[in-house]
Amino acid sequence: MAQFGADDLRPDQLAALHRRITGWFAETARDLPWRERHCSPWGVLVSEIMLQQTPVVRVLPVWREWLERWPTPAALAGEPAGEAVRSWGRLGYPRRALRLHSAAAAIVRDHGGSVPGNYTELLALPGVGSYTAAAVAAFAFGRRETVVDTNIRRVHARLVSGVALPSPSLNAAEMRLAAELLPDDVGTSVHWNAAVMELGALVCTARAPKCADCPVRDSCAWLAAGEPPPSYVPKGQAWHGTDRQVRGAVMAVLRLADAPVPAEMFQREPADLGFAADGIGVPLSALHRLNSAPEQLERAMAGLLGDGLAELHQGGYRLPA
DNA sequence: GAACCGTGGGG
DNA sequence: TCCCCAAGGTT
Repeated sequence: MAQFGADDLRPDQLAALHRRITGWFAETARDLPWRERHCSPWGVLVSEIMLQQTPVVRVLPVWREWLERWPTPAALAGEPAGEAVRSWGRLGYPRRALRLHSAAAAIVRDHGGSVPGNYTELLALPGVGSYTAAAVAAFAFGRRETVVDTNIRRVHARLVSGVALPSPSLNAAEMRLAAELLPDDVGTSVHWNAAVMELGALVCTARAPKCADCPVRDSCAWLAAGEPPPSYVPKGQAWHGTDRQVRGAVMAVLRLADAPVPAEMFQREPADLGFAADGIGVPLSALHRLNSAPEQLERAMAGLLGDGLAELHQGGYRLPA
């Protein structure tokens, strides 16, 4: 389909976008701990992993606990993976905790305990994909990188391409556009990446964008086009009755337990659970959420074991030691 | 490329 | 209440 690209912007127009959006950022950016000067690259890396698909407000308290407890990659790598999973709390997608633990070990093993500063080495770390590698290189090391996340994609889609939403999945055209929009100056490029991301998070939001507060509303191709609706309907993820729901309930129990949870406890009828909740530190309310078809529970447990999120020990399930 | 992987707050 | 979706990555 024919969309506008950076080719339609004159150099002076592009410079004006850079100036307005970074200026807006300088005035209104949130004070986030991983943005502070003294924050270590490790702190930035931890924040980026936690922020994958998880809102800032929920990440903040967990990030603080993590950095206090594990101020360096070596500190985390020196503890069992299960401790990372447990302290992940309810951030969701607990495989991220596992991968972050593996990444810490790789940093100790391959990089002398210091987070690497270039894109390629970052990309090789477990749980670090193209977005996170670029973000850490830019925000922790001041590199000029083409950072593309869901916020940046949405801002580009509206501001430049004139459509309500970016394509369902990141494509080469979007990467090219982002690269063309990136300021040449290294320092400015870092601010630009952070600023566009912040604009997407606070103003150019997915639902009900606050266009009245937008510093570049008079340059927005989507507004100029009369706010055309999305050309497709994003399909949501199923939840009720899925394996993921069961996995989540199981993990909630394992995080709370201070001893291996007997396998039979996952198979009892809810009314029948009182027998063994004592001694493992798990409230009945958590166990009641496990009420699901035996076949599905078995599938979920097998998945968790296969992912390394749980292990069998003395006839019970526990977080990995 | 599509499917899968958690969680909870806001509209 | 229900649905959307949030600084993605891996298979």
